[in-house]
Amino acid sequence: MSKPERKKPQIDIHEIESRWLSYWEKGKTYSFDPKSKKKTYSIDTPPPYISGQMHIGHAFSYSQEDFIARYKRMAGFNVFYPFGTDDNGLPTERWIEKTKGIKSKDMSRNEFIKIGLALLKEKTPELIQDWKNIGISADYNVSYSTIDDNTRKISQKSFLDLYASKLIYKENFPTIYCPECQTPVAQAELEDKSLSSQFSTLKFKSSGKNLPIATTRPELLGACVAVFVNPKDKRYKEFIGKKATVPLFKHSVPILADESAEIEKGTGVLMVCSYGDKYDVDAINRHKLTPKVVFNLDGTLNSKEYKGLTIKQARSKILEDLESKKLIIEQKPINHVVNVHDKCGTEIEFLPTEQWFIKILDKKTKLIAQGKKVTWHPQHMFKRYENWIKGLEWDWSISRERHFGIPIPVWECPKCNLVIPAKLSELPIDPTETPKKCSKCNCQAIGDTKVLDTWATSSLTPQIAASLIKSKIKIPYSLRPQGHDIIRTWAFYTIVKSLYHENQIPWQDIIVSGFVTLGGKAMSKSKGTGISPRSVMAEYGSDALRFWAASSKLGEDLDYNEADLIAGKKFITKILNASNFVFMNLKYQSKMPKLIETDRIFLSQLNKLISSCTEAFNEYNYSKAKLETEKFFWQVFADYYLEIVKNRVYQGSDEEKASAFYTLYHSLLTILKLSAPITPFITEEIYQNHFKSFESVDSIHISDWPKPIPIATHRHDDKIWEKMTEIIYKVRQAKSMAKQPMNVPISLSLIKSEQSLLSGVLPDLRAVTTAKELETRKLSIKFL
RNA sequence: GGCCUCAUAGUCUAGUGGUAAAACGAUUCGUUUACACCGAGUAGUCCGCAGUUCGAUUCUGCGUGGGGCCACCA
Repeated sequence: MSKPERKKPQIDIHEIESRWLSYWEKGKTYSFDPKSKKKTYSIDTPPPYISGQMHIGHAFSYSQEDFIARYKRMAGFNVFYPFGTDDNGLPTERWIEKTKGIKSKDMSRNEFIKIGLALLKEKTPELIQDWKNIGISADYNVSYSTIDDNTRKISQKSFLDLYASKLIYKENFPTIYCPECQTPVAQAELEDKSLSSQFSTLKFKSSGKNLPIATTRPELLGACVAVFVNPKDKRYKEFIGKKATVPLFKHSVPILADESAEIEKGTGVLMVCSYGDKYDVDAINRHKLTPKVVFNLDGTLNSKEYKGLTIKQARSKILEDLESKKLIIEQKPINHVVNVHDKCGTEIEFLPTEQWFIKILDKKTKLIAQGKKVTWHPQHMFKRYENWIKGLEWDWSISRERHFGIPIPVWECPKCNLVIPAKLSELPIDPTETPKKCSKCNCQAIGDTKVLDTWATSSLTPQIAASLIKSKIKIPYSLRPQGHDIIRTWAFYTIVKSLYHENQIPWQDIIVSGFVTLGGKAMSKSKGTGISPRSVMAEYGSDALRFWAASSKLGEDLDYNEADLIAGKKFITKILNASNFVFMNLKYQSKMPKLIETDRIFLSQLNKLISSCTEAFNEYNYSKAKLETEKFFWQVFADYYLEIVKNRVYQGSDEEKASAFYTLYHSLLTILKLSAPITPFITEEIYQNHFKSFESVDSIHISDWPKPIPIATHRHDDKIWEKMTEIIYKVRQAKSMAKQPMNVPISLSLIKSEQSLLSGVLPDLRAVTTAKELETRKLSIKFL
């Protein structure tokens, strides 16, 4: 006879999730309470670009910061967790253009920003829904866009303040320049790229002799202003002080001795051009040479018959011409690494333009010291910050020759060159739209056409978010969560700005999360290795996704494996079933009854878990907390305690039942609370269904973080628990080896000392092992 | 070339100066009044070499191999 099939409806996780999402939204569960007397815990949330969909890496890192936010909220803090969006960059500009079918350059900046803001207002709710759906418990009412009026005002004010305190200056100087985007860029926006190229040795002439010079950049020949040799290099001693003739271009340049010329490199002779690289910039300054710039700002050449050609075209044309005039001595293909602009991958140039800079080079030591005052998690991430500062060679170039962005709020008089900063009351302002007279000579001043580097604004997120609410959010914030890829930008620039504006560090702690990888390599949309969190959530649910995100420790990369999502899904099912069991027979009682020994000892184990999880969360070690809770729930609570207590729940005396009920209620509630930061949906579901009527707090997520349950403890508690579970384990093993069912009656033998150690828990032990007989001998199991 | 980081079961990850761990996967049983989205078992592992130590997977050094950052652009 087969048993009747028990058909249970599948758990509808999506229904559960959407139900609690709207409950939290309606109840404003996560809103910051300005009137609260609790201590504030403030988070400088990373504002995502919303021009694209959420990436699995976002889901990973935002989940991790949310674990902390949720823990702190339960631990009694008034959590300030704003949510901004970063809409002030190229990706957003392109997104607005594409969605609206317009071109930024066809209209005024203000007009474009206005259209953009309207579009953002319409689309943002839909786009940040992904963040809500994975359960990010930010206060979405405290929100900003990095292009909105308030932000523009704060960003422009920052510029004006720093200008007033002489930390910002304008200079015409060869700066890192992207010919594709036609704008200067900062050192932090450079990336390495390996390129194959021709390494050509060219015939320079001096006093009738050949002077061979190797180069990968023949297009710069026209810009050659000097030739360097090392004074110690015997081969070229005779040339020092003479002139060299540049092949093809035929102008003559001085041959100078310079220690920086490396004897071993190339031919030992090098040409100095304006400007091939940072070295050239230095060299030309050092020897006070007059630069000859051959590139236009649009990346074309301006000299001779090469006029109008792009750099690449000029390179091959010049090589052809050199070849036909037999001016190439040797040529070989090489691979070398060049700096490219991170946004477009174009090789950068050094071109002299007039730009705005924020002073940072003279503050390196101070900035390192500021970084040291922040507590970094993991600690070694500070090294990256420090190394970056040590390697800095340029002040922060903050002006961009782009159309969309926050305008630089100054005018300049074309006659007397007086710089007129905007007044604070005028902000936000576009100086190209508001005429201004020069205060000195009364002629029409010209509004600056440049915009600010987006980092110049996003480095102000603490100030921006704080401005959104009336009550004071102090700087330093408690926490900055972010990725390690933007330590040199976002973290660094934010530290710069708080130093200059507040003379403070921006936050006490910084947590740096790792990446999601695929086969050890970073995922990338362009390589088609991106995983959409939407599809993962559709299959496994948000809690499972978060459970997975909690499985590696802070700062570590996690290799994506779909199979790993199963663990979270199973956890959800299991805890739901366990809760059903607990409440199937439970009668609630508020007072602690006289506890049966097993229950008291089990609770002592639970107390240890509470302490260690609390400690782990305080150290941002959410993965340890999650692992221990999961382990306890599965291996202590479900596998052992529930099995033990079952017998009493079904067949116990009133006293035995009362003790079991109390213990079940509080241990399950504790496990739920410890899990709540990681899996907020299922824990809320169970809390609301079973606990709320007794607990009175509206949501588990604003309930108190568990404290150890006040019970008596005895010296041998741990030992008894260990021994008891060990015996149960051995009995199960014996039954399994003997291919016996678990409910087969046995005779259990224990030595006297074990029996006396276990005397308090013996009834439960006998029941769970189905030991009908107990003998006093060495541990053995006999089947009856 | 410099700096940082990692190396643990077939896979992905915890962890520890003294017996190495969870999950997935594999495999053997079982269906006991929460759970077949189940339960109970079994097998399987610390990159190599040297040092410190009574004892090293753990600490130190070197090597090898991944990952990252920076520099190198003649």
